[in-house]
Amino acid sequence: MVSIKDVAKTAGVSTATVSRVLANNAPVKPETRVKVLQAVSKLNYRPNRIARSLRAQKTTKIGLVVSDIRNPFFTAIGRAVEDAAYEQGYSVLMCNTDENPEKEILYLDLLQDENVAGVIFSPTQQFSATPNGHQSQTPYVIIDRKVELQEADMVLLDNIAAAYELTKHLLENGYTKLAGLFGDASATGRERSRGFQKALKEAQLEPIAMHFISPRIKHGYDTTTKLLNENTRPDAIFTSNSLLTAGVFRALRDNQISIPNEMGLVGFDETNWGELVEPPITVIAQPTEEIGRTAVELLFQRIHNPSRSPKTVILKGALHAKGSSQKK
Amino acid sequence: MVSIKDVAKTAGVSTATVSRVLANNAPVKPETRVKVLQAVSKLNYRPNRIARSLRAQKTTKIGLVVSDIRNPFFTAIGRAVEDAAYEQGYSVLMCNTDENPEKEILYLDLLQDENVAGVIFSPTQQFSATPNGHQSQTPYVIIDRKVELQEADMVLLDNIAAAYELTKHLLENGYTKLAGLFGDASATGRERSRGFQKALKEAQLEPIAMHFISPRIKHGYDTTTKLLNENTRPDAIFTSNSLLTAGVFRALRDNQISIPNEMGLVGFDETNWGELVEPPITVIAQPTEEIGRTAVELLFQRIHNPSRSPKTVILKGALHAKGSSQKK
DNA sequence: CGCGGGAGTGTAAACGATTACATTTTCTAT
DNA sequence: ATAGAAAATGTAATCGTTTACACTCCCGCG
Repeated sequence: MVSIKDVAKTAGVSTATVSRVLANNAPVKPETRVKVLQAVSKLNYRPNRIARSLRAQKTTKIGLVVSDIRNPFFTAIGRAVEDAAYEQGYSVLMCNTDENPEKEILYLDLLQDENVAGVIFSPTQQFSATPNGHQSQTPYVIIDRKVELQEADMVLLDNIAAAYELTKHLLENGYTKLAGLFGDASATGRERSRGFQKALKEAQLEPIAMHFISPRIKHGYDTTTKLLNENTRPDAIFTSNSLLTAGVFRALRDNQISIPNEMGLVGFDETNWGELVEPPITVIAQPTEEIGRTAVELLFQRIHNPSRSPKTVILKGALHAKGSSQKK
Repeated sequence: MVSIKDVAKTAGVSTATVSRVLANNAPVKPETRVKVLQAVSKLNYRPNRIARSLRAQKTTKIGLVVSDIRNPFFTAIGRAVEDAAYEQGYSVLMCNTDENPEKEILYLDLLQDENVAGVIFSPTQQFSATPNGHQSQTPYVIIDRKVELQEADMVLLDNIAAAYELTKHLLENGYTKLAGLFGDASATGRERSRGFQKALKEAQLEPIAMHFISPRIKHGYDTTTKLLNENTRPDAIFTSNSLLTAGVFRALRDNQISIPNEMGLVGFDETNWGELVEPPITVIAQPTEEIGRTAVELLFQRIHNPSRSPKTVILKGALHAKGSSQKK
């Protein structure tokens, strides 16, 4: 491997001068600079980032820890984060926790050990601020899921308002017997259930059913099947998560329940399939691009000023009203 | 930051001994080991991976470079790679090229500078083996897309056979006027077009149309719209990529062409929507789990034995025949 | 002519770990 | 008891950078 020493030797200067040419814009005589650059290209020298990181005690990488990379919401966030980071010369280390607190700790530790400049992540239910007890001074920004315990920068959706709007949309379209399916893996589901209840209360209605379940297609499917077999069948189903929406949709189809007339259906997050199915699904779309970019911005602010007081940014979702919630 | 020196001081031993306890299983007196471990946990010491990497001249990270993280095929691969790497104690650095050769070079350089143990990637069309002219001695494994120029480990699908099987399936179901839409971003589309043609030739048929286009939903949509307005309309459309499939599906729906009776439709890759739409889509599913795991295996083999001769593993796709290609 | 000072460069000490080699301690066999 | 081997530990070099500090020029000014 060709190192800075080789370049120095070839150029006939000291390693310090080579470094001065390459890293910082310290004063170097133009002709020396040329000699160095020639040596660099002759030897195809590339600085070793590991050594640089060790010396500088910091890196230009940020970590992104999400619960499921296959969830389109998180891949969209991933893209946004990557683009924003790339513009600042940072690269992104993407990790997958699978909603598994053990993996979460492992990856957070790993990232810290890698000396990342900061971390963006969506914590699992059981996340505690100080994993392993070692006080992480790595800056981090929490996205998507509120964490009560502590002060930290966060980028969240106004879940209560969004769920309220979505529920109201159902009520305005003549649905009155609502069932709600909420994810139990994070605070998000709980918050959305509150918006759901609030809208119902205002309309002086009671929910037909509310279920907090694991956010997987299978659970959405099974719960829907159960709902259909109960005495008082709902006339619309509210879901708090796109995987649940998919499960519900499939269950309704398999049971030949027609949407939207026999049963309304609404959910969260744009997916690539929501508009392809018949009828297309009404959802609250989250501004993923904005979430990702904002998270990166907050992170850089904290990196540059670690003592600045924590900021929470709350974004609004957008209602996309489609066929699944509007009777014909 | 607490370093190995602090631990050594607290435990009353030298740094070498601490390292011996922690890193390699060199002989250390049991009581010394205990003293060291106590100091470690008392100080919450965690070894600095950067320093370790610098000294060892290697890392336990592998790079994964894909063209679009939002493509479900690649996220599935990502999961598989991550799981397999995790089992070996390696972590995965995931990068996104956006089919952009510049970003590709940038990330490959970055990964090399980061001293990754190896790289798994799907090259863009214009990929050349020696980016920047600097001879990369980093081991790498190519997935999904054949590269002619050079010898390297690869994990590929038998695209010709798969496309052949898929086309034959259409023919057996009574479709005779086939149009093919192929991605133009890699060799994959070309190969699949060959299997498509081969099956047609054997049946002594000519394709109605063949288009090589950018693999985006929009292009699938537009091309389909054009196809529908031509004199000889196909009775089935073959797509080589799931994004194109989505575009075609949407165009057919918007033009109220009924699937499968008026028009058959087949494609590649399992998606989360392919089974939710009506009718569900017939596809060749790629064994993503296996592709990812195999790539990791090949990579580790090469890491441990860099001079071993390159191996190409060719996997088979599986036909999932559904409603979109079987007339009622 | 001498001297202050800035520009340009070199020397060497970090950063935090691993490990070859040197040294000390412990054990075993006579 | 003691030599000699084996086991345990310490010392210091090393990985490839950056940068504080020291040094050498050279210029301009009094």
